[in-house]
Formats: sequence, C-alpha cells, structure tokens
Amino acid sequence: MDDLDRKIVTILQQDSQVSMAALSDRIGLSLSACHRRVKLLESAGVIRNYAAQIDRAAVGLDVQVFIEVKLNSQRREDLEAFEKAVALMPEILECHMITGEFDFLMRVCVRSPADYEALYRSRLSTIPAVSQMKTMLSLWTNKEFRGFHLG
Amino acid sequence: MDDLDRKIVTILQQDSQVSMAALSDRIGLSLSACHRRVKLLESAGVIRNYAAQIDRAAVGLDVQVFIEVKLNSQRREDLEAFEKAVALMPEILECHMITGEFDFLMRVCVRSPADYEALYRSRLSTIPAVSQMKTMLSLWTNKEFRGFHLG
DNA sequence: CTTGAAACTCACATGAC
DNA sequence: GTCATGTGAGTTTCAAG
Repeated sequence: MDDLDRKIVTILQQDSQVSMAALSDRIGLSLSACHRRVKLLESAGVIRNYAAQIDRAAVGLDVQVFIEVKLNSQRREDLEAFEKAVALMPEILECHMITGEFDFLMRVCVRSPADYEALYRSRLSTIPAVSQMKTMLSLWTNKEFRGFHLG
Repeated sequence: MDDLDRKIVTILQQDSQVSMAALSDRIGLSLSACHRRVKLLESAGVIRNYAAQIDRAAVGLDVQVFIEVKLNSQRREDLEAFEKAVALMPEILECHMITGEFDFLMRVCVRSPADYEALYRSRLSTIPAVSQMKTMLSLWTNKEFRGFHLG
C-alpha cells in the first residue's frame, strides 16, 4: 500500500466503472502497471467487491433508525442469541459492538414508521437477550458515507 | 420499481461487475430487456454510482468510532457552523441528525487510538457549536452493511 | 417483452525494452 | 516500472417479431 495504491483505491471507491486507461491517466501510471496494481489490490483483499450504491429514498426506504442495545449480560449465550437474532433480520443493515453505556449499535432501514413500530414491537423487543433499547431516528443525513479517507 | 427491478438492484448491490448476460439469466429476462432496465435505474437515480468496497483493516484504519454530538443550541448559526466543520473533516465518514438526547451521530475512522485522540482533542472538541460529545468505540462488527434489503 | 447480429470498447495476456 | 500489440469477452445499439 504505497501512495499510488491509495490513489487507486480512492478513485475506485468513488467510481469503480472508470476504465483502466482513465484510471492510469489519473494516477500517472501506464495502463499495464495500473492494471497490475488493481488486480493485486483485489487479490490481496484490499478491494473486497464492487457494488452498486442505491438511493435509499428512491427504493422507498424512508425511515432510517439507529438503535442502541443493551443486553441482559455479557455471557456467551446472551451474545450469541443476540447475534443470531440480528443475522436473521435483513432490515438490520449493520450492527457493531461498542463501548459505553450500551452494548451494540445498529442501523435499520424500513419503509415507514409503521413498519418500524412492527419491527420494534414484535421482533426486536422480543429478543430475550435484550434488556434495553434506545431508538435514534435519523432526521436527515448531513454527510453520507462515500468511501474511506486514505492518507 | 417492480419486482424485477428489485431483483436487479439486489444483485448489483452485491456484485456490480456481473455481466449483463449473467444478470439477465439470474432474473429471467432477455439481455436487452435487462440492459434497458439497468440503464433506466441508473438514469432515474435509483443506482447512484458504482463503487469499490474496501477492507477497512487492510488499509490500516484500525479504529472505528461512533460519536454522539450535542450542540449548544438548535439555532441556525450553530447548526451551520457544525455542518461546515464536519464537511471539512474527511475522517468523519458519515453524520446524521438524530432524535433523542443528542443531536448528531457520526462515524469516524482513523488509523490509531492516538490519531483519534488528536482528532478528538484538537479538531472535534474545539468546534464552538459543540457542547457535548459521547464516544462509542466499535470493538467489532457483528454485521456489516452489504446493501439495502428490498421487499 | 423476445431473438439475433453488428459495431465498438475494454480487459487481459504477451513480448520487448 | 515503460511501451506496443492482438485476441477474446462484454457492452451497447439496432432491427425485426
């Protein structure tokens, strides 16, 4: 991971459909050298995959919520039960174990407040391992994720 | 956005480099019909862009932190000052205005605890509009974002 | 919506410097 | 690392049903 690799990754994070020729131009490398680096970044696992990025509103996911979760205990069985429940819910887009007052932070997207209420009432709050939850509704997004900042 | 469009989007969120032929096969449509739908989804803004997804650890961003932020007030000048400061910090990957005790939730990635300390001490806590912050260090990620769940 | 064909771009491998 | 080159694959468009 030298400076050229970071440039490549930065560009590909914004637009993975850029042609090798254009990419090599922008980083000041020959086409074949650039191509070789990209393939190396892929096989090294630096570049995981290529994905289409979707407009959340355009697909009707109008409600985005962050949820802090506290478990009954840190015992293995509670952790595993919670993780398993999270894995089974596709509306939970991400889930992080965190330090602080709560144990986990999750991001959830659903179509409507009613859908969130249903999810919350009948599928989240019923997880036995969960003792407490705090919902933070995302009112609007000031800054969206557009790739990691390198360097 | 019918069912076929949702199928297309779901596949492209996981792998945008799938060939049109393979994509059309998987959704059960002819190549040209499938191609037309993809282009429509792009021009309609449903598909925003195509991006390489990077392994955070592989690029040395070992520290991921969520930060809740409370402002001094909800006055326009405080909000704008905060947003402006956020926009200028590339380490802040996302920032959402939220309901609840705090006003904003941010995600930050840096290379080391020392880097976070420096960011926190000299660039975050010095924003005049900010009255309080709460740092939640991400210990590990149970579920990673891999695209929205449609349908 | 379908099939099929033509034109074009680019990826990829190769060999040479 | 740099060029130059050729083949195959995939994209894109178009005509016709």
